Amino acid sequence: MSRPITKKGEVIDAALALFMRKGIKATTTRDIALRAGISEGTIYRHFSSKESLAESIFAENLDYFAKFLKGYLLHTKEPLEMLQAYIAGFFEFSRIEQRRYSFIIAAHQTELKKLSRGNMKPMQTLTKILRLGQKQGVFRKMDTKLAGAMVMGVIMQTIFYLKTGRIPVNYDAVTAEVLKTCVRMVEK
Amino acid sequence: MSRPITKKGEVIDAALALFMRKGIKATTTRDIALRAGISEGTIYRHFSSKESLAESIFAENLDYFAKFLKGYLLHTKEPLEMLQAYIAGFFEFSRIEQRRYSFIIAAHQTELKKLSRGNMKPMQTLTKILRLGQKQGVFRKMDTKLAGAMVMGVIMQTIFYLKTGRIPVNYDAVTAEVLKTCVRMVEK
Amino acid sequence: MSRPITKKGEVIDAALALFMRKGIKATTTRDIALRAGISEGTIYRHFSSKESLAESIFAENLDYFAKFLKGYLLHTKEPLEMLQAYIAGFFEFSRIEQRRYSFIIAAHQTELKKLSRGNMKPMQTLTKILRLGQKQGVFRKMDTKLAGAMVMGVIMQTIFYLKTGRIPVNYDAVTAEVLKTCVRMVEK
Amino acid sequence: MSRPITKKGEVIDAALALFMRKGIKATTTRDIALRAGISEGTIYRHFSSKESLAESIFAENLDYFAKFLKGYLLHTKEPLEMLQAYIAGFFEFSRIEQRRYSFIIAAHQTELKKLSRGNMKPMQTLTKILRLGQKQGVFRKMDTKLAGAMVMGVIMQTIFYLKTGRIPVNYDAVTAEVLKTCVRMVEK
DNA sequence: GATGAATGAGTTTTCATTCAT
DNA sequence: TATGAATGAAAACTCATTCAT
Repeated sequence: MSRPITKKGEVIDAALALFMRKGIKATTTRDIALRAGISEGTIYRHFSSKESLAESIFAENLDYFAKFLKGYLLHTKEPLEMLQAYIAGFFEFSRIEQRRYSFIIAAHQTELKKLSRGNMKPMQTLTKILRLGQKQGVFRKMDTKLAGAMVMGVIMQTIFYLKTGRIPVNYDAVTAEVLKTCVRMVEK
Repeated sequence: MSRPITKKGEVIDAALALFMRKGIKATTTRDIALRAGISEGTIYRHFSSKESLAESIFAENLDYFAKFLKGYLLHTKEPLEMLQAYIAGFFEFSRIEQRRYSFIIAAHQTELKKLSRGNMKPMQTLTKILRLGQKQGVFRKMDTKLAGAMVMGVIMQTIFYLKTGRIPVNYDAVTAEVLKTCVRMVEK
Repeated sequence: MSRPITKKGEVIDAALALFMRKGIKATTTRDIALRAGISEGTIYRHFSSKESLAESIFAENLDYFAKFLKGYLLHTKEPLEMLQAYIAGFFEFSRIEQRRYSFIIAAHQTELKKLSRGNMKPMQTLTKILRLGQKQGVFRKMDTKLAGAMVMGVIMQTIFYLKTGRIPVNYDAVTAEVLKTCVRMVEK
Repeated sequence: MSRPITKKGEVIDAALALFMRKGIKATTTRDIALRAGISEGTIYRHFSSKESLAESIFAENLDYFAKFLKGYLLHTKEPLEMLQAYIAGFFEFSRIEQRRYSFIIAAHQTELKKLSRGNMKPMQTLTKILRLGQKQGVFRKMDTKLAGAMVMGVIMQTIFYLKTGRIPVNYDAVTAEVLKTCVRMVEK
């Protein structure tokens, strides 16, 4: 059962690193080929275009991220507990999968707008948690989508400031503070 | 007091509209010239490069935004009042100056990273408000930069979801909810 | 009898300096205007095109050079004496009118080929001297045009090497040596 | 021993022909592509810029020229003999490699000044011959660089006048005369 | 005469994509 | 599958020249 040894993996790795650092538009196929140690033509053997490569990487990573989050929520029951696990998972992912995270965010917010029109899966997860909390009377009444947007904003902006060095890099302390704050936002 | 009649304004207007809609990279000088009703060469009479045009527009709009916010804070004294005015101003700006707002955010987050390394002025204003509130004992003790990041995240993400139609567009109701939530985040 | 105060002189001065340093092609009208402290349009008030400006400057300077050389030959009678005066004049001109000289040579050899198709006046003068010397039996028999080319080559190449620092800059010593050598070339 | 089939040769050939005829500045990449029967983009697959193409061609041709001259000096021993071979070689090269020669001279004197700051190899060869002749007491005492410049001037200016039709094109007769004259210049 | 903003044709350069090997 | 030279359409940018003021 020999796996076909292709260069697809190299293409993806190189593209991810470059897309994340410079953006999709600013990354050339030449850049990708150079970094992957392959020829430009090879990219087209595995992807029909640069854009489809980007979309593929985006989808794959978003999926990976969603699964990662699910893992964090696996043994939680209470909405509050779930929210805390969600936030912790988000921070953890951003920390140990920096490249993946950066790419997802950048692609989501600017470059692949069309793609990400449909709601991001992680956002849906968050909304579900909030809805559950409301039903159980743990969280206060409010538009769950709006609440989700706000919580997501707190998380993402904090990570952004962490990553760009605007606040001191101490993931544990920051996570704790964000947790506390988010609970304040939604609790009764 | 005759102003020199120049096409600089047309260039800036066209570029802003296009940068905001498609991003800086995806906007070509040809696009700009076409929309402005001028020739491509004219762009270079006023700006040394497309990038410098983008930087100039970014700086100008950030400045404009900062002044807009200052206007909102003019007659406020109490930190809580200031925070509310700040948030209201932010939402108001995003509503009545949609193009400017979108461009500032996009440029800030992805395209002009180098430029915006130094802290964004509006962020500094927010931090000041939070610090003041802490000193007066109105806000709880926390890292002001982190608190600023979180509040900013709530605001910006909410606007993002408003603009992309992910939550129903009702500025007043949304602003009110965001206000309430932010107060919860920082109050004692 | 008031002279009309125009900017023509500034244009010519600036153009000469730039043409000589960077060549005609590589000098832009913008360069000229900037250096002359005038506007680009002004150039076209005095010259119909950049090329005509160059031609005009070339003709004027060649003329100036020819007159300069004539002055050196004024009180000479003997061919040998004339040849020496010619060479001395050539070196002197290249020394005290560096810009003019450089421009004439550069334009002559490469950029204004069409213009300088007709024989350069200074070359004609040299040929005349050589012919006279032959007639009087002082110089050996040889094609005067060829002899002229060779003498001219010695002079110009030496000056080129002086100007580019390839041989130590000592005009008097070098001139003396060139004089001696040229006499050797043509004498019986 | 299969050579990679590339259009690099075509690019170089076309560029050389055009650079020589119109100068580097006046030759466009479009011209080159058209003449080479390739697309403009192809130029940039082999050279990073038009200027680097020119530099590369210049270096290559100068090298070729130097080797050509060396071939002429191969079986010479006496300085006088060497000088004669050198001059003969110079003329021969200018005759059978017209394009190469013209390009080398033009590039050297005006367009690639920066490049050719370091002494031209053929000039060094000439200086060596002169130095040797002085050591052996065959040539008179004089600054060898100056002497070299003068001899070079005779050669190059004569060729220039031949090429521009200012003196009748008869290479053999002209070469003979130049030889005789140069010997007169340097002998005791 | 002088200005300098505007032009537009032209220049160099880039880059996603194709294709023969 | 992989290559990498070649492509060509389009990009950013240049510049001599014009023209309304």
